Amino acid sequence: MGRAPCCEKVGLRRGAWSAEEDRILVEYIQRHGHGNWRAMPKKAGLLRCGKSCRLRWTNYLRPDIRRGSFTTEEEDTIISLHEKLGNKWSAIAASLPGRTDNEIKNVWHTHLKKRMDPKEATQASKKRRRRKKKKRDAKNESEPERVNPQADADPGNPRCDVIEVSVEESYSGFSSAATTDSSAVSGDVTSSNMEAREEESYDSKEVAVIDESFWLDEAFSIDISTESMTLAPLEVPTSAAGAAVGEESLSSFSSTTGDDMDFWLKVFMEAEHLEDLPRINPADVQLI
DNA sequence: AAACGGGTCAACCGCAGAATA
DNA sequence: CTATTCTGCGGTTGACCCGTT
Repeated sequence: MGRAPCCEKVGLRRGAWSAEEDRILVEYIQRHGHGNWRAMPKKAGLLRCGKSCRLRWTNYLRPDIRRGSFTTEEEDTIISLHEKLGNKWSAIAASLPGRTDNEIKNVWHTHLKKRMDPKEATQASKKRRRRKKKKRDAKNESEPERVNPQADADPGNPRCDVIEVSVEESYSGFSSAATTDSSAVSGDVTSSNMEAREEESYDSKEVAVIDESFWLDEAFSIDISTESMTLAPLEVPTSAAGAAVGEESLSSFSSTTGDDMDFWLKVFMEAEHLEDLPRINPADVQLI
């Protein structure tokens, strides 16, 4: 029978997502839901395969994603669940609202595994390092003139910069908030996405950095158990021309249906209403 | 200052199973 | 029942950052 490829590779973009792509994806899902992932990118006008879109959404753009480092409690939960479930990352993630399986997997491999079995973790790390080095050496041999391909390729690589995103390009807080860590801006530069990177038009003068607390419960929370979302007061540093945003709760609602899709549709419908609320003036936001 | 090693995380790949025609 | 498509999952990789040598 043979399995159809997830997407025809020709003409589709791969690699890191641009802010514009994120915006398109979020906007589309907000309006229509994702529906059929495979068909969605075409409808949304994205040159991505559905799989890539789904991954980007579930691991990064979903509004209930909790960014920031894991708490000790979360780490303990992961450890104990891992003992019971093994590498069932999605099952573990189900017990940690706001955390994705990918994130948990990463944390396990980078922190927790070491804590559990330092010896094995070190060996695995060394093994991987050797592979990496081998590959790098092979590459250097083939193109010895390019000592620093990244720098040559894209001096404006956002990943090299500090967490910056144009407020104009941010989407209802999602995109800008999603850049709470430097890598989050999707700055990976691969040959396949170089061209697209050049098309991005970040306005480096008007940047807003959303504090990590944005994602913490007190600032923005979605309670999966009650299916309710709340945007609580969000403080932006006011030291220099700063502005406090959202003195009162911006929005709060709850859903009574148990259907996930309905819930998220409501989330997005509600998010649309936020468009009408006072927005952060880029000039008033200070780099932190 | 450059090279190197380790850490980190987003994204990709391929498979399995569910869903559908 | 079979073939095909879609989705979700877990493993792996690529590329950047940062501290150390």
